[in-house]
Amino acid sequence: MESEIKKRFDNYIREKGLRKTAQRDVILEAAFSSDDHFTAEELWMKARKIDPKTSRATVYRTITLLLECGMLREIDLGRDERVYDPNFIESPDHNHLICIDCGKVVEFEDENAAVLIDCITRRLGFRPTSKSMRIEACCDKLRSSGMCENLIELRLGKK
Amino acid sequence: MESEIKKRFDNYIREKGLRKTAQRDVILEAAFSSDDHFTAEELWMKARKIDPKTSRATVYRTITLLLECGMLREIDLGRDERVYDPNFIESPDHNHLICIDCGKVVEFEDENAAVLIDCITRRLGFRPTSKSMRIEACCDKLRSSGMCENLIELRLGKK
DNA sequence: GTTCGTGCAAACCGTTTGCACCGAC
DNA sequence: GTCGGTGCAAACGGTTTGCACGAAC
Repeated sequence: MESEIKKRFDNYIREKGLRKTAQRDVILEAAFSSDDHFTAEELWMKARKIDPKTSRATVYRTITLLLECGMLREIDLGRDERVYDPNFIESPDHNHLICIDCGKVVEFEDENAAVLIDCITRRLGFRPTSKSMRIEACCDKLRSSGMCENLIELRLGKK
Repeated sequence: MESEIKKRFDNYIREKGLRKTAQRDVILEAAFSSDDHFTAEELWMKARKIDPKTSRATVYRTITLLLECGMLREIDLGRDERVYDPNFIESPDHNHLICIDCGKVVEFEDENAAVLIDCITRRLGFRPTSKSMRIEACCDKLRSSGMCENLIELRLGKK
């Protein structure tokens, strides 16, 4: 994890008059050590690999903090539980394509999409600040062959 | 509610070998009597206005049925509870803009968006069948004047 | 008469919270 | 020493489910 992320978090902590704690550092490390999306439960597991005593409640409270300071964003996928995306620091304008068949999520950036979102948003009378687009699609391989590598991953219990 | 909707549901019921019941008719009526989005709880309230004995469990089970046959679609808004959109029968290709400030949801269709979604989806290796786009934006009025009519509605307890 | 649907209440599960203890400052 | 943070377990709220009764066929 880049130290710039730690600095940004420390700055936020300081600005808000909060306290720097070992637990928050552990959860920050767990959240940004890879670019994978994660749920609260998954973040808890990652954090406990670093410090087994990390509590679930502190994970939830730290997620709230990270959302507030804009370092983490919630994204809407299948939605039985909330999913968080740690990649908005590196790619502030990225979008998501979600396969409604196999659940695969692909991140992408697209200049045309950015322009179009801007136009549509203005036309409807809104301000296009936090532009973010989500496309639902169908998995080609799954439809044609009845299986795709991602579904295989899910079946094998990647998690 | 158009009788075409009732026919479509009856057909589905018959095809699957299910039974036509008074409760299912009531919930269908409640769901499609207006074009408003609704939660399960809200649909339950609407249904009880028609038949006060309607049970919550039957509402949930009928929503599942309506999702299966494609008459209802789940849409992702703020997401503390699931929201359903009854308008995909009339406008199969519509998209949603959600204001992250005031929560307002605007439905729109856009030919350019349809083409772009198609291109992006193909480029990423997916099949663009059930195309659907969601844009998050910021409310212009709320940002500039500190208030917007939709926030006023929410405060006054539209619900 | 058989089988599926309904209604109730309990179970579920992700998330939030009250409270006593602990640690940053 | 003070005040905010942590950890536990209980509470919460939307959704699902087990089971006995009732209705569709």
